[in-house]
Amino acid sequence: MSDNFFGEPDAAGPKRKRGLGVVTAYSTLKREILELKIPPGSLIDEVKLTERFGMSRTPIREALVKLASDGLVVTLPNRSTVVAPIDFFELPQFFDALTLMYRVTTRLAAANRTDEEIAAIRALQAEYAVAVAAKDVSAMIEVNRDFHAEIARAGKNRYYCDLFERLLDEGRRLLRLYYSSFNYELPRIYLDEHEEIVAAIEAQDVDRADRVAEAHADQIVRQIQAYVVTDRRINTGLPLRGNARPSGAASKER
Amino acid sequence: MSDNFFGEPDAAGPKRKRGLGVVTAYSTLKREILELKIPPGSLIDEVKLTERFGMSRTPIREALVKLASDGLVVTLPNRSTVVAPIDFFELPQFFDALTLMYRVTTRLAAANRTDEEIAAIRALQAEYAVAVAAKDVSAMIEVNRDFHAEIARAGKNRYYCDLFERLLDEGRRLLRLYYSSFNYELPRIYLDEHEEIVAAIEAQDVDRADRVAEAHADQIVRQIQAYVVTDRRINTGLPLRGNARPSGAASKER
DNA sequence: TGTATATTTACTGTCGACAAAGAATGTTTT
DNA sequence: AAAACATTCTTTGTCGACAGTAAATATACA
Repeated sequence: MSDNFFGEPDAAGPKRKRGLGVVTAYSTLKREILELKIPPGSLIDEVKLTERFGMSRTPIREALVKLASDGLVVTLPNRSTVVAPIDFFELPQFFDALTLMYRVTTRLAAANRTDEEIAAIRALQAEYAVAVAAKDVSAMIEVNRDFHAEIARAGKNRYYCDLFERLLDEGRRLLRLYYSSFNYELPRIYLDEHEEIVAAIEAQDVDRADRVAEAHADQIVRQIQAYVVTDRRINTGLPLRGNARPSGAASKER
Repeated sequence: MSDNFFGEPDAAGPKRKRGLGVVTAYSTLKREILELKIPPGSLIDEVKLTERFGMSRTPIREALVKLASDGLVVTLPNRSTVVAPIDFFELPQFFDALTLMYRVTTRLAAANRTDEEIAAIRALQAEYAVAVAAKDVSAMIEVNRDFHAEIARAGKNRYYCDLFERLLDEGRRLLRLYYSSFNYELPRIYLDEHEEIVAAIEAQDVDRADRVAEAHADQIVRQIQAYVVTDRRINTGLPLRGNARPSGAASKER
């Protein structure tokens, strides 16, 4: 909703409902980190957030602790906390886990779905189609995440849901990194693959769900890999600019 | 180390090193929750912890936020926080995820292990053998967890490690629940299975690692299931005592 | 001028206190 | 006596302030 990061205070309300402080700071910061409004590697200044949200440092800190548990920020002891950098050397691990979770959650959804859940999944698939038609990349990224998260929820395994949502969120950051170089051909492929996934889940065909989910995961992994390679060629010339590592964004203070 | 829960203060030191407050409270409470020294469903009193650890409420609260992120405590808004109850209805989900993580981490370990990691794993296996010989159930539970966590670490996938450790910890609580009805025949079976797992990892045989890991997981799942069924027959007579649900322990204040 | 040391600065970790929300208790009314 | 209401009490969420730590800056020394 709010576009400001270093801008004017969010919570103009004179008094917030007791207990909403942490939730507000947490959800707002989480959204902004995942949407790259706060770039990876940024220093997080507690006092600035204090002024921005109009609350004390205590709820801000508790929100940061939660974000640290989610892996979205990293806390240096007695030093500032920074937004978790995107580590390209961890990408293979990420792809492996993402693919496995795609498969497992889709399998479970095929096994355990109810009719209501199929309806909810279909609704999100329709939303995704709208985003593709409108070429709204941002909406595509968000709805795609919600689509798969809904499938996972239909699988009804809390442990898989938690890990999968974490992976999907990390994927959101990656996709947004390559926002500009987005290929408008792929979303249509995804649309078809989504359709197959929904069909397999509706038919309660576990093996088929597994296959199409894996194919879909491969597709997405290849897309991101292509982006990374492309980006490396264009921007990340190590010897040309003296950067040691293409891991996190540099600080920008001073 | 410390056996007290409502006992004397832990941190008798006049001044703690700056920054250790949260870590102390977090790790201590986590250990006590996992060892069932603080039973599931217990109310957590912040002020009592304040007195016990000799620190302010702020670090205590931050520790509780972390524990909540780990799923070890549940926070009721504007109400007290309680130690996460053990939900028997979620057991099938737990077993499913646990089995998958056993397989995946062992596979990855077989693929990515170094010689040093094999040595570390073997050392823990030896420790386990000692615990079995001594019939030290508590040590068996702890070392078994460390053994598999070390294997996962050799697999070098952060996402799997995090989820697996969470599952292993939850398993610790379950096993301790049935501490008394422990069957001394099983640990020897586990010992042999561990041996096979280590051999497969050392031989870098991924498929074999997968098979033995799955067999081991099945064994453990069956053990816990047997315990649960047994326990239900003995203790959990719903209509006999008027309890609504066998989920969490009742409060004991007042 | 370059290096080592002292000082300042900025920010974090912690503390004690206050106020709101809910639970427990007491009171009034029918 | 039971129910509705008011009051007290306990506990949480939040606040402002202080002290310690590490970086940044200034100073001394070779």
